[in-house]
Amino acid sequence: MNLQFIGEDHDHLRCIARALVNAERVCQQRGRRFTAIRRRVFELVWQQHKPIGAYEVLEKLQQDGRAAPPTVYRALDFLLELGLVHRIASLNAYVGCVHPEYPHDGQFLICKSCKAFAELDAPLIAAAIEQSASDADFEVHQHTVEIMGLCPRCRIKLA
Amino acid sequence: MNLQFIGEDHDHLRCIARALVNAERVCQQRGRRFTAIRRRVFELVWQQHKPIGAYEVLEKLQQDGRAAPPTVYRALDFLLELGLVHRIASLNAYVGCVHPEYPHDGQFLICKSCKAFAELDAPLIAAAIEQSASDADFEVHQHTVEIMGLCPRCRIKLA
DNA sequence: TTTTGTAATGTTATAATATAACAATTGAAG
DNA sequence: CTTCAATTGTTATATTATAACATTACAAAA
Repeated sequence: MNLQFIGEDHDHLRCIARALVNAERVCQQRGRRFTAIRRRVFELVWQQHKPIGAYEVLEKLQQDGRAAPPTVYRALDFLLELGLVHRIASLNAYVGCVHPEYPHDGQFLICKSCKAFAELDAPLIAAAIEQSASDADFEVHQHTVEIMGLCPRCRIKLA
Repeated sequence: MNLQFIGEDHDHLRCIARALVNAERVCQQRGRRFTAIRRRVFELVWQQHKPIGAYEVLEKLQQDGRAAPPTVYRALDFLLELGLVHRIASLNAYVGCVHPEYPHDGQFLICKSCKAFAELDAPLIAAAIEQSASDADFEVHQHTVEIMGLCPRCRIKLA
C-alpha cells in the first residue's frame, strides 16, 4: 500500500509543491509542454484531496478569466495521458496521481462521507485481477477499481 | 469464476428466458412488481450480451410506442436496486446480472474489440480488496471493478 | 530573424447522459 | 366501490463531454 488517508498534520501546500515538481519532471522527460493552463488545472485538481468534477475545475478557472469546457477537458486529457491525474469513472471526477513516475492504473478508496480518497497501488488486487482474467483466458489492458465506503476518520466520527 | 465468455453454441433465447424467470422470482420474493415496462427494459438489456446505454434502450423502447428518458432511467434504477442489472460506470452502460439471487457487486471483464462482457464473482478479487482496504482501516461498502482488454476469441482473431 | 509548421488554445455550437417536478393513471387492499 | 400508494407520462432542464473550425504561440529550420 502506498498512500494512507491524510491526517490532520498533512502539509498540503508542500504536497502540492511536490506534485508540481513531479509533473514538471514527467513532462520534461516525455518532451511535452507543461503550459500555464495545464499547470493551473493540475493545481486545481490537487487543491483538494478529493475528486473534483470537470465543471468544478472550469468554475475555478473562470475566476482567472474566461474559459470554456474544451479548455478544461483538453488539459485533463493531457494530464490523464501522462498519468498525472486519474479519472474516477463512478464519480465523473478527477484526482491527482500520487506517484506519476510511470503511467499506471490505480485503485481508489473513496469515503462516502467526507469524499476524501486514497490511491492504492496494491499488487494483491492487481494480481487477483490478473489471475481471474487469465482463468477466463482474457488479456487485461486496463482496470478500474473504485472502492466506496468510510475512511478511518469518518468511521470513528459516525460510530 | 462464474461465467465464461459465451461461445458460438450459446442459445441466447434460452439464456434470456432463464433470466426472465429469475427476475420474476426475485421480484415476487421482494414483493415488487415486474411491470410491462420493467420487463421490456430488462429484455432489451439482455438482448445483447454487451453493455447497452440508456439512450440505446430508449430508442428500442420507442419502436413500441412513445417513451421518454425518465421511463428508461426509472426502469433501470428499479432493476439496479433489485440487482437484476449492473451499471458499468466506465461505459455509462448497463448489463444483465447473471446471478441475481442476492444483490452484490460484480467484477466485469469487457472486450474492447467486440464489447462482449463476462461477469465474475471472484472471491480472490473481493478478498484482495477487503485486505487492502482493511490495511488502510477503510470500511468497504461497495466496489466497482471493470477490467478492459481482449476476450479469448478476439485475442485469437487479432493475433 | 524571419519563416514555417506543429502544437496549443479560443470560441461556438451541440451531443450524450441523467434528473427534477408535477400531472395522470393504475392496481391492490380495505 | 373507494382510497392510497406506486407507477408511468410529460415537459423541461441539469450535467458531462465533444465536434468543428478559427486563432495564437512556440520552437526549429532556413
